[in-house]
Amino acid sequence: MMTIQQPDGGAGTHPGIARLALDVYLPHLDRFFDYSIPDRLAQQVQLGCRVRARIAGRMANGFVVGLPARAEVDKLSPLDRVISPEPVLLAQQVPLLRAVADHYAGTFADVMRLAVPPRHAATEAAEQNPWPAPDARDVPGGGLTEVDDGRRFLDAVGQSRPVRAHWCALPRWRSDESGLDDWTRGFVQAVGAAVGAGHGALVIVPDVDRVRRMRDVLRAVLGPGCVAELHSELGPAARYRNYLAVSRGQARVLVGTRGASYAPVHDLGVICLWDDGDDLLSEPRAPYPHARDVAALRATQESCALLFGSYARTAEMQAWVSTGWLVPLGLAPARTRRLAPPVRAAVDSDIDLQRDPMAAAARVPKEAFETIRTGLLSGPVLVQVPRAGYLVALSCQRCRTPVRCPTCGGPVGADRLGAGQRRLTCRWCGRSLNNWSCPVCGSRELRAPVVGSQRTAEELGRAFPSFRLVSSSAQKVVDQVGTTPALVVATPGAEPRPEAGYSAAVLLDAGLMLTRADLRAAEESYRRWLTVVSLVRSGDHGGTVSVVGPAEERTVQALVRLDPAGFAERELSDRQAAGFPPAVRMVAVEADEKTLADFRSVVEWPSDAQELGPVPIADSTPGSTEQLWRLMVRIDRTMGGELIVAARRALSIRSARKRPGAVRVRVDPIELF
DNA sequence: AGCACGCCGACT
DNA sequence: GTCGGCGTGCTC
Repeated sequence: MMTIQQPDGGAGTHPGIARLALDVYLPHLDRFFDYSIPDRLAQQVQLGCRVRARIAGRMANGFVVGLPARAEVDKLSPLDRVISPEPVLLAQQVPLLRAVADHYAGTFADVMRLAVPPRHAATEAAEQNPWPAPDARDVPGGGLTEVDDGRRFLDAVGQSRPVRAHWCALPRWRSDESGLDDWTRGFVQAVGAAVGAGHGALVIVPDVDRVRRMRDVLRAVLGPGCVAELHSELGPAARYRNYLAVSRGQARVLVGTRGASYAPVHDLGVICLWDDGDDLLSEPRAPYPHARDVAALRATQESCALLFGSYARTAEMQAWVSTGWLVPLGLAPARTRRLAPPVRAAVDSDIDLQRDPMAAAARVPKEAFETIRTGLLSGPVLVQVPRAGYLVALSCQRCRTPVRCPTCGGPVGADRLGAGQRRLTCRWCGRSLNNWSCPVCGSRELRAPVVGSQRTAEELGRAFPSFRLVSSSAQKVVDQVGTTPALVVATPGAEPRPEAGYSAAVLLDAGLMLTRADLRAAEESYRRWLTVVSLVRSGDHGGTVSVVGPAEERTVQALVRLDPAGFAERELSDRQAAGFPPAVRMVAVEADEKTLADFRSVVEWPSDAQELGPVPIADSTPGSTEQLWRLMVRIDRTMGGELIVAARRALSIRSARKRPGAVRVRVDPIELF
């Protein structure tokens, strides 16, 4: 190796160099910058510490990501100050933040802001509480030990092997005194295996409620006080305190919401992520990363085990399973059916024909009515009704097939032209559809969207006047119900947790849920339904579930069969055929009309990319007056990287040229409509 | 030739 | 937002 003579500074000391990641959100300045370290700061500068420096004509905060021997350029500006010597952006996080930024066509600074919580000086100065080391003594049974290959997976985690799996958890209420969900058992088993091998562990869940539940289970098993939590409801001090416990290597087990995916748990043995289909795991701030992808990137980079778990399986998980990147864990449907509550389909078109006047008055098929009546004899009964007021997709009147654009396969909406006239246009490419006819059954009639489940709930309450009626929805969520019989009506996601499981559940208006205006409507409905099933006692403890809707529909069928893997396979192959994510990589570009035109004049998409639109869209950000337009671009998944690089390059060029107007780029947007 | 000014691009 | 490099064009 060649030795390069460094110019000697005369006194024999060289000014140190600090390589910084700065809070600069301009895409064309998305890289590290070197600064000289003035003598007065030399003692404080640490790798990973928070600093301030002048860049691009203003001061910016940032972190030290390197202390190189030589700078990339000759003339260096000096660091302005060291905000704190505490290392908070650790070396292991740097490639992760870079990879996430690159995957989402975003900047390092954008992701850095999501990863490191704001500093809380008093907390940093305070004496650190002792964090006992975790001790996996009494790991509960059930969970992963009950499914095929589950034990092998746990053994591999215990041997520090970077195994990866998707686990379909058993959807039923576990009727033992512990009250633990099956999935929390499986997760604590995986964490226990990693901890037993001397590693740290990270558990990501969609919301704070589940953070607390998972935290309590982990503490009960691994010892009190050894588990840290990270989520937005903590407040600045607790949030920073817990982050420091992790970054200082004190807390070895962390459970948190999506932001915790980046937390610098030392020597990770396993990452567990629950319910990737929950849209709370998708970050609403730029560059809109999904915790599922962050976890996947991180597990690869840090060579740790990865466990995804959910009741239903998303098409994204299925795509990874189908390539062998993830091992599928679970039970064959026949075995699941023996352990879970039985699910039966009741057809809602029979309502008007039925004899039972009470059932008819409540607008519920007789079988579902009987499910409720019988269930109320032994405990609370859950009735899930679709949320009122969501957009309904246009579908065929006869066979309910959703209307899709014949050119690009995108979703179709109806624009009112006045005088009762309406025009069908594609929401992606903007083309008008003339003389639509259903490609499946040939019908020319469109289904008129109907809503009105809330009324059904009220009528149900009147049909069972002697029972307590509990109503839970997004406006007023009821957390828990007891063991006494009660009729519990809830919208998806607002189901109260039963103390000892529901004795029965009824899923109303399945057809309505399936026609929601989103290409993921079937997958999302299936996920919501299995969540309800998971709250119901198993068949041998008297639990039953009725789904009211089109019994022949394949999502309803997959529910009756309790076959999430089979459903996911079908869903993925449908998306492959239709050209939807995850079979393709999709990029949505949103801006006002002029800005979007400017972006398009700059961007050079790969030749295989297909541009759809632009089309005007309803503005989701309140307060803005400008009409937003959206361009969709898609490409085969294998060329997804080139698509993202092209978008990213265009953003850089626009920011370097100081072009006015904001452009929002989303890679694989979570809502597809 | 030498300097002032202004534009444009880079920003350590 | 600010700085500096470079080209233009004016002046000595």
